[in-house]
Amino acid sequence: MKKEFKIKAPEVFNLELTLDCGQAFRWEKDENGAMCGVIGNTLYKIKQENGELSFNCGKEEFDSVLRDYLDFDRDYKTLTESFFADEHLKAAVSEFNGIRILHQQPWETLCSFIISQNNNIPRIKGIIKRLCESFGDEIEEGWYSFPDAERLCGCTVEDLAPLRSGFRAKYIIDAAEKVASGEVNFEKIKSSDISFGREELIKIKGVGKKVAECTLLYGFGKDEAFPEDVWVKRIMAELYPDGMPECTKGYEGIAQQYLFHWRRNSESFK
DNA sequence: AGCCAGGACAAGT
DNA sequence: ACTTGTCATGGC
Repeated sequence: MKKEFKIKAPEVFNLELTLDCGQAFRWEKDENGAMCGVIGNTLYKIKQENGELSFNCGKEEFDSVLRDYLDFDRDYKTLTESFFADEHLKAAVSEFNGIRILHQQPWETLCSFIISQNNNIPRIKGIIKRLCESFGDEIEEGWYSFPDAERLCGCTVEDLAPLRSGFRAKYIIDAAEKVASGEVNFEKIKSSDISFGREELIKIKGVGKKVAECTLLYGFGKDEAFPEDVWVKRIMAELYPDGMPECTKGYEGIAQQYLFHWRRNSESFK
């Protein structure tokens, strides 16, 4: 008998949208409609149906891993309603209700967003998939862990050639070396103010402001981190020439996720 | 076929 | 301090 745990879904929660809105790159939907992905060394299958969430694990594992990963205990209803003070955010949130910010593992987040630079999402997913298949461990048939920094810091650019990551290969290696050696200290980034993380992460070659902000938001849970990619820059130029509205203060990163997805996908921009 | 992609870097003003 | 060309690769 396979393990299963069910729980009532929060009122504001869209699993599929959250796992496929450009913050994580490895989740796939299977033939039963369950979202499947690897966290650490475990394959998780999550399904949202009729206001309920089901997981292929026990309650203890849900509490120790997925509760935090899915940002389960944050009150998104109250938070997003506070965004309604701004008309554009109200439109974005209303159209794509239920997007949440994931709390992913820092190294995977950093590495993934290094790969993301000047790249498109389908191709980012392909490179990351090849990275895991080439250097991760096969934890179940066809499913691989994300290779840790220690595993990658011994690699050369030629070793990474099968990924077809282009000029980013050397950046991945520099990140692996600085993280594995502790020159970039994840524990200290985690426990420090966001300004420390901003300075620390850009010591890595290939990590600029945008990649650093993504890592701080999705990997270190810094809600105020504000990644400005080409889409968010468009939004800022078009709708917020004087900066983000006051109602997002302290949660700019979360507001950013709605704006990013809205600007890319809404029919109202086509 | 050509433009663009969840950018960063180096060289040039 | 700001602007511009360049970097691999391939999706659309």
